[in-house]
Amino acid sequence: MKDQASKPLSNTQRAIHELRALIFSGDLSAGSDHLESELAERLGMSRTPVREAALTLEGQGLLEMRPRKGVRILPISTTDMAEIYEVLTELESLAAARAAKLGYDDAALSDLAQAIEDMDAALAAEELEAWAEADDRFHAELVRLGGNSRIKAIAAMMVDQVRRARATTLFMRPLPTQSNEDHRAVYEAIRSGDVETARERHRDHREAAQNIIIGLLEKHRLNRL
Amino acid sequence: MKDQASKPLSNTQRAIHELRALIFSGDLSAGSDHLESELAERLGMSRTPVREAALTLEGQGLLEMRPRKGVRILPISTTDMAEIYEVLTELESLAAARAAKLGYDDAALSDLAQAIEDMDAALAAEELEAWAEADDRFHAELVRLGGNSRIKAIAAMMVDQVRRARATTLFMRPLPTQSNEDHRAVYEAIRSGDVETARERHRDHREAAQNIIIGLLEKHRLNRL
DNA sequence: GCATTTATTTGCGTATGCATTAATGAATGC
DNA sequence: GCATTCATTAATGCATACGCAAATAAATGC
Repeated sequence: MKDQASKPLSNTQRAIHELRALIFSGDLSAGSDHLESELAERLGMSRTPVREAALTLEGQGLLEMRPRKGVRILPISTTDMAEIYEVLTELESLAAARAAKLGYDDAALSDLAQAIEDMDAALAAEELEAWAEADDRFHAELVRLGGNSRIKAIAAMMVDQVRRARATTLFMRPLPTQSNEDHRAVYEAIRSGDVETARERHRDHREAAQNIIIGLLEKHRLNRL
Repeated sequence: MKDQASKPLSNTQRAIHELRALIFSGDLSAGSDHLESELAERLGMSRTPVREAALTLEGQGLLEMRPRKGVRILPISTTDMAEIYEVLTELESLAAARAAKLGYDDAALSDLAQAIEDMDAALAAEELEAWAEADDRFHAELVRLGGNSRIKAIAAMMVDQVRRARATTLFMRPLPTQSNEDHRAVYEAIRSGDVETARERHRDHREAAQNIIIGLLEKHRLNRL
């Protein structure tokens, strides 16, 4: 097989990706502190690229650098979750409206349709991980179709911030059958160019999801994850 | 109480503040490239803190670090402006709605009221700079009252991104008398707890402002600033 | 002349070392 | 015993150095 001429990728970039992976996997757990030198050794590089990566991730709201205390992986509280979902609801609904207004044809909406199909399949097979992956894809694609690069970036950031928490909530919630119906309704609204329906259907969808998640967190007293 | 000693402030922090100042003042103009070593010399420090500052500012969307090309101050296109206003419209309207729902009393709204008064005074005296400053204050305070820290952070970021451009547009647009009426309407809606009115009045306000700005930019063919 | 190769320069990525200063523990006085 | 001061430790902030790759200039071939 021909080796892909992959760009050498700097240590700083590697550090960013590996730290993200460690955070999402829970290997660096929420609320934990880590010395720069620790992380550097762990990643097999010097402190410099680790610091640069940490600075970047701090800007993304994934961690916090506190002098003398080390790098702290930010935990997500119920309040944080509510804030994040509020932002996502608002910006994704706007993206849905914009997508509807832009009038995409079926071909342009194929990725969106595919994500929905995949969710249906995953749901039928009760494969929650696969469902979550397709759900991510649906939301990312929706935002992409909205055509506002800043909304895309902000939404991605917010999704990252709750990604860790989702591993916990995913298996606590009932099968998201309603969710799939919502997605389809949003898709249909976009497809038929119905701007306000797209916006409202998506808003309802996100608000419902938010209520379920927040409800679960409060019920199980999960205040920091 | 001991007299508070002003914290020594690290070079990285200084670099962040000074670079921001240089960008907003136009001293580092939109689209210009600057070597890390240049900037370091200019700020009287080594490359290390400059790089760290640049990384941070890159995360805020103010500049871009391109290997071998230097640090590039990001220009704002008409498209960017539209994107940013779209985000601001959406998130600030939400903040307005939330502020109305939270039911603040007059005392809690005093800063907001003050900003409005200041705008009126500045407008009467035709002091646009002072008006703009009070306008910033109004929007920042509104978002603060909304009580969602992420919305606050995102809005601040978006405002920063257009700050440079405003210096240009401020003197091109007609006196923003309508703007002041809008602010008052939003204030009243929040004060009387009228959630949907607060949201809609603010949305109208931002959309009107956006249309004026975008219109001006297109009319004057200002595609990069 | 023009294209292609080779040499040179330049800026960046990153390791390293050290001074500074906060945090920790030990020692001292009351 | 308890508080306070001092000594110790250790992590950070930052300057510095250097190899390497990209960009540019020079040289060579055609």
